[in-house]
Amino acid sequence: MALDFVYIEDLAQLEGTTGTLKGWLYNKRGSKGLYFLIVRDGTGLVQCVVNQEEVDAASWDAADAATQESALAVTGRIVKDERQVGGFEVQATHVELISQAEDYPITPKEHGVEFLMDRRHLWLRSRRQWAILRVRNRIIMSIHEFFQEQGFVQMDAPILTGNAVEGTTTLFGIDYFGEPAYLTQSGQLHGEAMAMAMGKIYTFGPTFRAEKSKTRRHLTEFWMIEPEMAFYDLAMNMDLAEAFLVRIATDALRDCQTELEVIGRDTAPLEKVKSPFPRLSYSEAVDLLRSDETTAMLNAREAALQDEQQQLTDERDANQKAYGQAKKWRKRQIDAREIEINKRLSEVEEALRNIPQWRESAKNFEWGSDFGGSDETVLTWHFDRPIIVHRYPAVVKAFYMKRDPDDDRLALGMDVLAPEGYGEIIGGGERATDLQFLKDQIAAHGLPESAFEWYLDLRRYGSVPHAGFGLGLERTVTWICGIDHVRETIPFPRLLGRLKP
RNA sequence: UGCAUGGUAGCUCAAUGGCAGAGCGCCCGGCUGUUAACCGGGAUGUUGCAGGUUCGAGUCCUGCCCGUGCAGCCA
Repeated sequence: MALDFVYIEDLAQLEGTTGTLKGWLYNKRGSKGLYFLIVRDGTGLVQCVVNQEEVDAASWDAADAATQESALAVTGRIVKDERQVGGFEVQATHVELISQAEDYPITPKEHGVEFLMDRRHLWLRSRRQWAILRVRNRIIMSIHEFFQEQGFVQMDAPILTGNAVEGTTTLFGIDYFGEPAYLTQSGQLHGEAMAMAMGKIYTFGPTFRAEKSKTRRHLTEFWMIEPEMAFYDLAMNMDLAEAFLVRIATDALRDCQTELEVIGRDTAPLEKVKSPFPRLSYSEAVDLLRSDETTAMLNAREAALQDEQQQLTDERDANQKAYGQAKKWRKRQIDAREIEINKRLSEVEEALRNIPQWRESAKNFEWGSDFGGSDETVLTWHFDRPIIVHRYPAVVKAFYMKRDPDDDRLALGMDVLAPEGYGEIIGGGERATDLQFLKDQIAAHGLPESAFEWYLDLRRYGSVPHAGFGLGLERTVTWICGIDHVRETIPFPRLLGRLKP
């Protein structure tokens, strides 16, 4: 197919030729007789130079009239210029205004979260969002490639279900022709059925949780990848999860250099995502949490934060003192810096408020409870790569988990915790195979056995050892991108109190 | 749901209980290589809502609404 225009990502192959770009105006600078149009087309950014002496009057008028996010077609010579974004520049010979944008609300300056979230449909055009969502795309491709190359069959679990797997409080209920139904919370039970048909499968679909959680880690609608493998035990499951994450990180580092740079991701921590991952049993993790080593580490972090707080406060005071005599450009610089300082200071203050509680929570952690968010964060601070925690107390895990044959109090579950405080991105384990054990567990969890008859059939007809896990896509993208909130990792996030746009 | 924190110009944010301000954006003018360009000028306000204290409230008090984060729960 021959296109009558070229894409910015292909400019390197087109150096020295003349081509037409079609895109939107990202930013504009100018002086007398000269405009610099920064154009985006979805594949990248490029600067187009419009010189009044080298274009016709209509082209000059078009460049003059173009406002932010106006649609443009720019024809010109493609030249290399290391100084420019993307390394190339287009010297325009013709400019056409395809459509003029009204006042675009998102300027190249800073905006608040609520303002941007209300305009998410436009925010997607910003460079940082472009980069994050391209990393998401790369990760999705890595996931499919990883499983497909190993003979896994992708199978979708239903989104409408009648099964309440872990209690109905976190399920979105709907009316299914007069019958109660729910939006799925996990495809796992159906995944098990499909694994008994195909051997190795993975699901890739949306899941819904009606948790009233307003945190940087929670969405009410998110995408989950759930592999399920017949004849896999817990150790094989952990090996697979580890290889899987190494693949995702390696691919992103190799293929998303530009995107990670735009986001400002320090890639050094990602370079360390290599096998083997540290593996701790739950009991070992509890010992580590309670240890003097953990207390010392938290003390050191606290001291570092206090130093930073002092430095920032000093800098702000010095700036305020200098403000009176400062030149205009310097005042502007100080204003911008003050906003940065205040933002960081409130983060530091928050952390300083939290650390004493975290230290107490870790020191007094009791064997038998589940880890809180802070405990997970504290654990991961001890390591430079993802860690796997396995063999949890059965009481804190789901009914379908297999018990540890060596210790009946334990379930053969495992979680993978991402480094840098990103926390749980994978949860899974080996599934119970015994029919009577499952019936007892369903009863013990207060679940209606009738709803699980089909699931119990899997144990009646050729029950085999099997295992699997679930990966939260958005949490994984958040970690790989090194950003602080899941809401930027999905095109249209669904959060508590947010259903639009 | 509990705790913390915030709501001031279109946006991001300042303002000891004492004349509501800056930068950006917008409009006008200048500038032939800018990098969130720069320089000069201009317009822009129901300080979230409702009460209260006070000579005087953006600031203090009470209630409500909305945002953000943390906890619980989880991927």
